[in-house]
Amino acid sequence: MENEGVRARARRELVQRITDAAREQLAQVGAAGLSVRAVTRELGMAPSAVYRYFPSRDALLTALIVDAFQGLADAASAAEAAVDRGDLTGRWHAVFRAVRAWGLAHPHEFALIYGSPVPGYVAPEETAELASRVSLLLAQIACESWAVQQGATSAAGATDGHRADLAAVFAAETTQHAGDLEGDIRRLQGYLAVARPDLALDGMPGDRALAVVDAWTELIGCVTFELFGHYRRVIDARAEHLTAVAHRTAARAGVL
Amino acid sequence: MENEGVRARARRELVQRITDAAREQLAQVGAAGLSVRAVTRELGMAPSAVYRYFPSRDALLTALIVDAFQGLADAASAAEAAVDRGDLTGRWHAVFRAVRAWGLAHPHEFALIYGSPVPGYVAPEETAELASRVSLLLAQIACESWAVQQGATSAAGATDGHRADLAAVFAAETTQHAGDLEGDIRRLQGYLAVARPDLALDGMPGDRALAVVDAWTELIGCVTFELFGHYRRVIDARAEHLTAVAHRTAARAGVL
DNA sequence: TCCTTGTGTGAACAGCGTTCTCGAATGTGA
DNA sequence: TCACATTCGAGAACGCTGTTCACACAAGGA
Repeated sequence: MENEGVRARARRELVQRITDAAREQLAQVGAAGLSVRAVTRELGMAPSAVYRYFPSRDALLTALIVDAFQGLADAASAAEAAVDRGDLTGRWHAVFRAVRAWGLAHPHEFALIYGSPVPGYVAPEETAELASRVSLLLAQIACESWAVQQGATSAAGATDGHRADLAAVFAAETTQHAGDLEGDIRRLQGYLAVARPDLALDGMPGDRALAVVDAWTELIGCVTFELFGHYRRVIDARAEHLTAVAHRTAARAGVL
Repeated sequence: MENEGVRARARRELVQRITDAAREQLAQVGAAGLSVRAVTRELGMAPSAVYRYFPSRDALLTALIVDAFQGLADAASAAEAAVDRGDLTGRWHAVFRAVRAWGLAHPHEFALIYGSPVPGYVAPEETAELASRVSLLLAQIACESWAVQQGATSAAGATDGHRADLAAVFAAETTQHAGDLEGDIRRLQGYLAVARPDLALDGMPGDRALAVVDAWTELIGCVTFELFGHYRRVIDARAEHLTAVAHRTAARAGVL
């Protein structure tokens, strides 16, 4: 037992050392330039040795992808958790800022998960859960907002008139095509109910779930465009721009 | 003269044959798997011969990037041009549909221009103009909408009340952070004035230009997410979803 | 006609991912 | 403790890659 434990631990540690060295090299030369041989050189081992732990270079890349999803989600979660629970828009903005900051700090890892998919890579099931953690964070904030608003209107009718109007207008706009998307909306709601049974999303309008998906798309799109150079000579004040995007998407998702 | 013309023509034709073969292989195996040797094999020439025409593999990829930008912009332009000039929302939607259709038809080329940037590639100046053609198309529609609305309100005060309210709400929402982005907005307006001096954009609110950039970001973001698999088990009705996005972004850009 | 220039070839080099074989080390059951 | 099984690392090898170089040949201009 303990012997097996020793073996397993040695193995786990070596896997860790390999992925660490690989991640370091990834940060320097990017996914395209990542070389198994260079990693083994760094570790002072034979190139063939790594095949005891990863069946192929793509598998090593997959491990880095999983790590990157984890890192991004952890960064977003930590930033969001540091905000006062009642400050719903503050939490929303914190997620946006954290995702951008992580992308700027780890551009190659960001490109690995949101850039061109690596050819041999088909997302394993475990990745799907990790990949959705950021959007689930946004969904949670939207759900809590909805719950708060439900409680407020039922308790006292004195809500902010302008805000309410705004939400109504947004809802009218976004539900215009909701008929075509009813299937997806139901799927999203069902998915939310399974993934986060702790959230009280009963009765939350489906278009808010859709607004969360769109907000997530726009968030990643903005950071991707900034990192990949598409905003060069177009948007200069990137942080301020993302703040504006966060504000707008929050409003549509009912995070007021 | 004509002799030189013969040489130059032969050279141009061979460059064309090389890029064609490369594009064909790109469509099959993607950018990562594109091999200079395979291209030369296809053409029945020595691997070293291609270096008379492209200094490196990255240069060949750059040529494909330029071609891809061209192809995408051409597809969007053609689709937009086929819509009745007065149907501004129809033209906006046509651009969205065409970009998505082109992406689905040429996924690897789309990944080449909007996926992870190839390491050795720094966008040459000529690319910048090509890259912005799609967003300029959207900008043009927004400008024409503004011009039409200006004419309508000055001619007769009888505009659609609901639409006007909606635009006002959107404007109020999006200008909330416009102060921070004033510099970028002015740059965008100046860029527009230079790139498309034919457009009468005098007095068009700056946040509409910003809305165009955001619409472009969201369009590419949606297509990217679909192509790269991030919408798997999230959004199923992709066409309908993009239609909804087009509708929403058009409204914010004042294309009503 | 000569000479420069452009073009294609084939060999070569270094590097890559991957496979295979072969000792050596390690863990396991008697 | 001994024998067996499993795991591990090393090293050589294969076929592939991008790229360079020297050389032969054709074309264009003087």
